[in-house]
Amino acid sequence: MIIKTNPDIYDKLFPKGDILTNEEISQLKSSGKTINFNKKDVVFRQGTLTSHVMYLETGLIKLFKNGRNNRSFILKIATPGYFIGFVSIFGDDTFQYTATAIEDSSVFFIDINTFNSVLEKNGKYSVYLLKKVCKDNLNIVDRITSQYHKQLPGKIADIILYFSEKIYHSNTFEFPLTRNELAELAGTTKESFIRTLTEFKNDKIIVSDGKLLEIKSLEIVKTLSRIG
Amino acid sequence: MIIKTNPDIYDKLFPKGDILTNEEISQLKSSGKTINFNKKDVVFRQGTLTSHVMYLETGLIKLFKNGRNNRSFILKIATPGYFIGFVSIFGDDTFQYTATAIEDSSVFFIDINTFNSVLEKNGKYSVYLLKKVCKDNLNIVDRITSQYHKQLPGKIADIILYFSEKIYHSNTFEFPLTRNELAELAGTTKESFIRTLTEFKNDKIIVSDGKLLEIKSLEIVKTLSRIG
DNA sequence: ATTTTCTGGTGATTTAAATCACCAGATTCC
DNA sequence: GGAATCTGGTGATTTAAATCACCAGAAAAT
Repeated sequence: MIIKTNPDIYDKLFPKGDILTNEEISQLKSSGKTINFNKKDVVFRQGTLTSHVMYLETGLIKLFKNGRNNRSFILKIATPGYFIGFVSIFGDDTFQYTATAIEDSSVFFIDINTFNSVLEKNGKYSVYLLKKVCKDNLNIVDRITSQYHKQLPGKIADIILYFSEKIYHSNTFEFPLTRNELAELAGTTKESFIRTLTEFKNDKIIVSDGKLLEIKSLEIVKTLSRIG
Repeated sequence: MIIKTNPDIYDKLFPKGDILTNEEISQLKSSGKTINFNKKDVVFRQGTLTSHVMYLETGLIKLFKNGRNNRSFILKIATPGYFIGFVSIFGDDTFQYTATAIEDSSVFFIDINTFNSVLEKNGKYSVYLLKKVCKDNLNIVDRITSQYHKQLPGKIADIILYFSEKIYHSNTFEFPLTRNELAELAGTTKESFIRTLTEFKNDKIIVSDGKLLEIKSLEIVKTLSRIG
C-alpha cells in the first residue's frame, strides 16, 4: 500500500503558475484514475497499443527495449513526476518499449482524448510538455551516446553517477536492480559489470555490499566517467 | 546556388489543414530568413547558445555529438522538412550537438520568441510539433539502441538500410559521407567499416565503388540487420 | 607548385570484453 | 517440501573489433 504524503505529487502534471486553469485541472483529474502496481508488475508492454497518458505518482519504473537475442536495454529509470511512455503515445500508436515496476508504484492514467483536447486548447501547457519531452530526450540520448564508446570502467562509473545524481541524490544508495539489470542499463554483461564493480571496491573508490553502494571517491568516479 | 523547385518545401513547417491560420503563417514567414550553407559549413556548434528555430528547406545536414577522445557520434542525417536542433532549443539553452552541412543546404531561421508565441497561442500547432518531436525521438533512440549490441555486419547493414530507406528511398545511392563519418554513424572505426563493406562486396550482397552503393540482396541485408 | 592533410584501403597485432563453465545461496514455483 | 529458477560471484577461454602501421591517390592549403 502506498501512502501519498507528498502534497506536490502532481506538480509535474499540473505545473505551478497560470499554465492550467482550475477547470482544466479538474477535467484532467476527473478523467484520470490511479492504478497501483507491485514490484515486477508490467505497466505496459512493447508492441501493444497506446491508449492512456501515464503519470508516475510514486515508485520507480524501468523502461527498456527488448532486443532480439533476448537481451534488453534499459533506457531509463523513471522517477515520480515522469510521464511514462509519453513519446510512444504521441509519436506512434504502439509502445516502443516495455515498462515494469521495480518498486511498488502508483500511476495516474488519463484518457488520451481528454488529454489531447486540453493540449489543443491550451498552447502553454503544450509548450510546457514539449519542453519536458525535449529535455528528457536530450538526457536519454546523451546518456546512451556518451556511454556508447566508453570502456567498462567508464560505463560502470556512469551508472553509479546516474543513481547517485539522478535517482537518489546521495553518495550512498541501494541499487534497485539486479546485477543483470544493471548490466542492461550499462550496456554490458552481468559478469563484466560484477568484475568492474569488484575492481572499484578493491581500489577503494567505492564501498559495496550486495545492492548497497557508497561512493568513497566521487572525484575518481567522475574522472572514470569522463575519460571513459 | 539552390533552386527551390519543390512547392511543398514548407509542408512540415506549415502543415496542410486548419492547424495554422494564414495570419500565423505570414507572421512566421516574415519573422524568418533563409540562410544558405555550403557543404562542410557549420550550422551550429555544440555548446553554443540557442536562439532560433531552424527548419531545413533543402540539402542534407549531419547532427553529431563530439565525444571526448575526439571521436564523434552521428545522431542523424537531417533531410528537408526537419527542424534541426529543435530538442536543444526547447530542452536546453545550449546546443547539445553540432550540425554541419554535408551538401549545399538552405535553412529557414525563425526567431524563437515569435515561434514560441505562436505555439502558446495555437495548441494544435504545439501538439503537431510535439508529435513530430516524439516520433523523431523514437527513431533516434531506436536506431542507436538497436545498433548498440550488434556486431559489425549488423551495424553496417543498419547503415545501408538507413540510407536506402530513410534518406534516398532507393536500392542504389551514393554515400554523402566519408568512410570515417560512416563509421561515426555506425558506431565503429573507419577500418572496421571498410573491412565489413568489403566482405559484403565479396559475398555479392552489395555492389560498391567508392561512395556508390547498390543493394543486390535486400533480403540478406535485412537479415544481417535483424540478427545483428 | 609543392608541401601538407585527408581519404580509401589492407595487413598484423593487441586488447577488452563477451562467452562459457562453473558454484553456492536465495527465491519462487508446483 | 522439494524442484526449479534466479542471483551474485569467480576463473579460463575465445573472439570480435580496436589499434597500430603502413600505402597511394586525391584534395587542400601555403
